[in-house]
Amino acid sequence: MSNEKRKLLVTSALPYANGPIHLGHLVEYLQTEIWCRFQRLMGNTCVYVCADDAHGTPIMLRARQEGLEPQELIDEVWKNHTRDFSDFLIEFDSYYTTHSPENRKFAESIYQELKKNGHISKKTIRQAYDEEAEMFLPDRFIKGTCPICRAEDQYGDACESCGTTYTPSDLIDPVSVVSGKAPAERDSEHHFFKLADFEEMLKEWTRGDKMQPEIGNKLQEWFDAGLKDWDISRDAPYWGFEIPGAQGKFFYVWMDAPIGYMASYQKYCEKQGLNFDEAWKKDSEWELYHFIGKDIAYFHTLFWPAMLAGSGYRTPTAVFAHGFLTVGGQKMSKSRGTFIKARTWLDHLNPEFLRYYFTAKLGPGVDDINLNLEDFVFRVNSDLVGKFVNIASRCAGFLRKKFDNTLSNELDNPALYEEFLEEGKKIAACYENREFSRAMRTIMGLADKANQYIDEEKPWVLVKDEATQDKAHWVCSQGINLFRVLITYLKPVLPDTARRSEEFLKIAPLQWDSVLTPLKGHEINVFEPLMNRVDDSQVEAMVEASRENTR
RNA sequence: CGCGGGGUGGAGCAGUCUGGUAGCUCGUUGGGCUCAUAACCCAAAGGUCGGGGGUUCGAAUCCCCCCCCCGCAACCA
Repeated sequence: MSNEKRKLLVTSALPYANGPIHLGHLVEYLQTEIWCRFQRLMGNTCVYVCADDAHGTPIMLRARQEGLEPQELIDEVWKNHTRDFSDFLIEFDSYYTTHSPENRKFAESIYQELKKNGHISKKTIRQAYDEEAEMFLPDRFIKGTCPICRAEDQYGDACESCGTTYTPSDLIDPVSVVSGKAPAERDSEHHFFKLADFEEMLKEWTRGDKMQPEIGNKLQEWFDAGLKDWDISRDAPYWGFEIPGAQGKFFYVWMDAPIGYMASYQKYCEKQGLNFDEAWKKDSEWELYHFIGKDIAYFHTLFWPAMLAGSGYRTPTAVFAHGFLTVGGQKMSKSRGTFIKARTWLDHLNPEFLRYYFTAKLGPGVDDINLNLEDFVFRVNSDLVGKFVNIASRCAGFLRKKFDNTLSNELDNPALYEEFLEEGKKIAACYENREFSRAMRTIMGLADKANQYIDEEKPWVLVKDEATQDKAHWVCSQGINLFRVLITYLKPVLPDTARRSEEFLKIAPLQWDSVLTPLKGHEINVFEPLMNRVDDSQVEAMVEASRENTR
């Protein structure tokens, strides 16, 4: 890694503004923001932006159903989302909404730029129409019986039972989800983005280090099938931005959603007095990273870079996809109490414990990660309390009782300290490459070493004999210094514990390089427990609450 | 049906690219310590690496077939 300080703009995918944040969402926000915290700890400039994805048919219908204006619904959801994130110690530099004046401006200008450059076409298509609700119906808003396997209650685009794909008109007894009536069909003129104009650029782009190879492999399918025009318009009634010069036509939610990254950053720039173009112009020196779920890879790796390229902006440096969350090895389920909302977790359990648990399981790939609640309890208690905090806990008592809470002027074992620093280089590389689980394993290996060291030196014996008092002082001071190194390595994951550890140690906020110099002859505060163990009953209460509040 | 990813002791994972007697943590069992939040240290038991076939002196690792799980399939987002 070079000493040159980097400038990074990082995003997480926009959560949809029709429901609360749940544990599945948090995999992504935690992965992203821990990566950002690491970058800042290294001294890099790292701006983390996100927003609510506030447009589309489901939000329009949901608002209608609840007797609200869409604006009222998305305002309410925005408040809940930001509170949940904040309580999970997820700090955005900007958390905005796609229903903003900035986003309208960018969506319109990008559209017009694409149009000017000949990348927009118009075509009339035939589409399902609900005559009672007076609206066109997306495939997902039509249900019926699968024509192949006869499974009932299937969506209009594919059968979940047999996996067949078809169009809504193939369904047996199709009905509109909105009105319950059989849908009719109508013609409508739509605006399309000519994705194929960017085939060469995208083929080039999807190779190399822009994304994980497994995502690149998947994208090959799109090229093999031939890139088609992408329908970016929707007919009124639609909750979104009206297309300039096309009355009754609105931008499809997936057109303006990624543009929301730009709008959110624009908002940040206004607040901070920064120059937006510096990060977004073609050939910008800023690095731009998108963290996303594996389900939306093609939006971010095909449509989005093509839109950017076609309208004169820079393209992303890389797109990082992660897997999904399972609970107990299965998809989250409301009836099993495993559909866990962020708020429900916060009502019962420490957010840092989830931060640690996810981090301990996240790798650089797209594999799903599994939350096993039994494993969770053992894991956080053993790693965080038993191994890590224990190091400070077992040394602090001697320092307080015998040595005026002041660290010795010498380390007992400089070689061991040096070894911790050496491992830090590997840990930093793991964070950088999103090999979080490997980083945590390495850190806990060091915690084991620290405990073994204290066990071998036996300060509780040394302290009893006048002749070995100094040695006891050095050993305990060494222990506290090793603890200080470890909390530095854990700081991206456990920001609150890090803050309290800094108070305990009476030191300024730690940076990654702070630990190059050990603390010597330094007074510390009286040790207070930094974390409390989780109890099974808390987890049970949380699961029970999840069952109840989803009924 | 197609495409991509995955299946490793009871649990959670590493190892697979670059074949060479299966490794880590938790849990369990036995011992030790008593400074520490019943924390910590030492040791042991426990796996035919989803199934079958093949290549090889040798396969978790390479090839083929099958089963199961997750995702995608351009109008849910």
